[in-house]
Amino acid sequence: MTDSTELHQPLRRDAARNRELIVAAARDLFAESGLDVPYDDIGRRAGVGVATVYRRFPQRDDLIVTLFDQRVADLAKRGDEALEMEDAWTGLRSFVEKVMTAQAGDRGFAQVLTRSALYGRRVETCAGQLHPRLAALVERAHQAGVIRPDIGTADFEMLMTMLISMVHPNTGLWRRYAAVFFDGITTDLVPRERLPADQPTEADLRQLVLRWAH
Amino acid sequence: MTDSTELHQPLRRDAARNRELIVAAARDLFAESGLDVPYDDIGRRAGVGVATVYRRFPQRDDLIVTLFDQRVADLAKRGDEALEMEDAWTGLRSFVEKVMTAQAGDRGFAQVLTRSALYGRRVETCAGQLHPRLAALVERAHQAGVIRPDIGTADFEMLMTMLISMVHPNTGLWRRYAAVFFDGITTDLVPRERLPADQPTEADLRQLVLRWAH
DNA sequence: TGAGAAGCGGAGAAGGTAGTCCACTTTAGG
DNA sequence: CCTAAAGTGGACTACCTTCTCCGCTTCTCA
Repeated sequence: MTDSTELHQPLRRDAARNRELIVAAARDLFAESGLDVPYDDIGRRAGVGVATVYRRFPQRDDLIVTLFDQRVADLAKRGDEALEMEDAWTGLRSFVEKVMTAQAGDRGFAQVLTRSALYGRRVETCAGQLHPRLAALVERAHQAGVIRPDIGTADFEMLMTMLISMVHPNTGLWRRYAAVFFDGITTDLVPRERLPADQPTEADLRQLVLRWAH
Repeated sequence: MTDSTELHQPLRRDAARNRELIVAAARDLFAESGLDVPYDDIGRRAGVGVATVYRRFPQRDDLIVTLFDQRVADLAKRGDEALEMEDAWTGLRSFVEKVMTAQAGDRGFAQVLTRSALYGRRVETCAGQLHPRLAALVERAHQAGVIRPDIGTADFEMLMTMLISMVHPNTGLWRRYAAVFFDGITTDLVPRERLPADQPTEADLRQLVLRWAH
């Protein structure tokens, strides 16, 4: 449906099956290790040769867009839902929460949203679907007077990018800093939050560094 | 003086000269490209063979500690000076400013401070010199009641680590988000800051992504 | 059922980095 | 000045990743 390949040439049945195996393998590997996993690894996990992976997805974009376009679209829908909420602040907060949670569970997805420029125009376009939703939510928050006027949409993107580096499957640490930064951008109309999660320990810090190391 | 090599074996004069060439080359390359530059590149820039670089600095730590120990010590001194300031808030703020500025101008230095765990115990020890100063500054800020009680030293380390990803030689963007964070961690005793620097543009965002890409 | 097209995968070339080896050069010091 | 020790650097091995080539297999459809 989102896949133009099928329109051009109906794949032979075995080839179609292999394609699905590749997509599934890439989904797992991207989630675990990010978008830069070697094609060899993808082929091995899928049980096909490298050449087959290259034949089906000559550019890494092809694979990335195939895998993540739907997920970004889902998030965009969450953005639309957030716009339906009565409270502008809650809506914005909820959208950020959704976007961050999605990234927290999938390293590849986090890279799609924060470093799309590295993977070509098509990936940028894909990730860009979220932009208008965020812009609308920020605009509405401004009109409600709940965020300081000098903070814009791009600032939110930056702040979320920063938060990503605090994401780790075992801790909710990123929520703690999300709370700090939300406290930093509100007006006095919004009461301060209590900080979620405990202060990080030495071990937390180490884990994070190792996780984000190449 | 900080260099134990000279105590063990006085290097032959030509070897000592080469050693300095290597250190100088590594200083430049680390600053430009981070701590992971190939040894081949260091040798080439220094005008010596790779083998010479390996002979003098068999472990990358050796090179890193040689280069950065003094710089960390200097920063630690800035921390002591910050503790001398009358105002607890100004002192803490000034120290963070100093640490961030040092990292902004040198990618390698930023890695030493934020990812020391990747480069071995000796680098960790080196970077750890800053910890007690930060702890003292934070403690004093708590006593003065200028930062919220649930924020600790480790939080500052995390916040600075996040800010690093916003550092770019051409923009003062990181100061903008430093201001947001500081607004998020103060008590009401401290008045809000006006945000420095403009909102980031699309181009700023791209530049940052490309800068931090491997 | 048997071409012919479509698909397959291992091998291998190309390009990059870590780290070592050893024949050669330079220095120190008697 | 001459020699022994110290130092040198390029070539080399090992390893990893990307991407292609081509002989072989599998499917499709008449």
